[in-house]
Amino acid sequence: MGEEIRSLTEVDRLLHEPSRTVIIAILYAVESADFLYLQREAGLTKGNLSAHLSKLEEAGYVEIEKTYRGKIPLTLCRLTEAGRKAFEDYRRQIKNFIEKV
Amino acid sequence: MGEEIRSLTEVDRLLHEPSRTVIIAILYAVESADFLYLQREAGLTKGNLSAHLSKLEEAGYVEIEKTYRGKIPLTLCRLTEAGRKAFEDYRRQIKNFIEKV
DNA sequence: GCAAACCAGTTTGTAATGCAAACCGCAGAA
DNA sequence: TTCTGCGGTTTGCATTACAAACTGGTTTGC
Repeated sequence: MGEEIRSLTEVDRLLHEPSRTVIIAILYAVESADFLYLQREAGLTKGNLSAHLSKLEEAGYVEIEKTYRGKIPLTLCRLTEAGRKAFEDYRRQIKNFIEKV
Repeated sequence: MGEEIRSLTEVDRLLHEPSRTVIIAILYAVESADFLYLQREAGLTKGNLSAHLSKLEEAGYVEIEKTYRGKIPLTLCRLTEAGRKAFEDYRRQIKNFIEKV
């Protein structure tokens, strides 16, 4: 029993932050989203979304492509393979914990 | 879909910290545990366990009874009704998220 | 033409956090 | 006495998450 419970302390802290879990979960579903879509869908302020995306990019979990829609800046985000795998791992760990307790 | 995902940002941050989740999960199972048992079982240092317990106590999630076993100090911890309910709520939210994504 | 408002984000300021290391009081041994 | 645990608590610090202020550029109103 103990082992199973303690294992929770090893979850990926980057993904264990609810705002980021939500961002990643959205990206996991759609495969590509622009900044504003992500903001609406995740219910975050621009500032916080920006900060969280930077961290996720730094970790290699998301790719950010800065482009334009006409003359307006457009920021496109997608999960990398590493991000995809990290999320699946995270999900499995959490699920395992929930079930075993 | 969106609602279900966003809801994760409303989880109880106190319980969403892995160390504390583990502490509470243990207390949920045993109904009463002393400091050192908890420390071993949760795999925490004394310092961190002490700090986390203080927070949980402050939140009204655990009761801490300081007594003695002979002449040695003994700190007994148990979940309050509020703590029990909070953990059940937390668990339900997490489970719901995991399932819906 | 040019200021004001707006858009899509980024940077900054700050209070709160989690962790490790240092510390504390007490009991028993030497 | 002094020393060595034992059972915790407090302190120091680097990291954080969030909100508010800011930026670079575009469109609108006059």
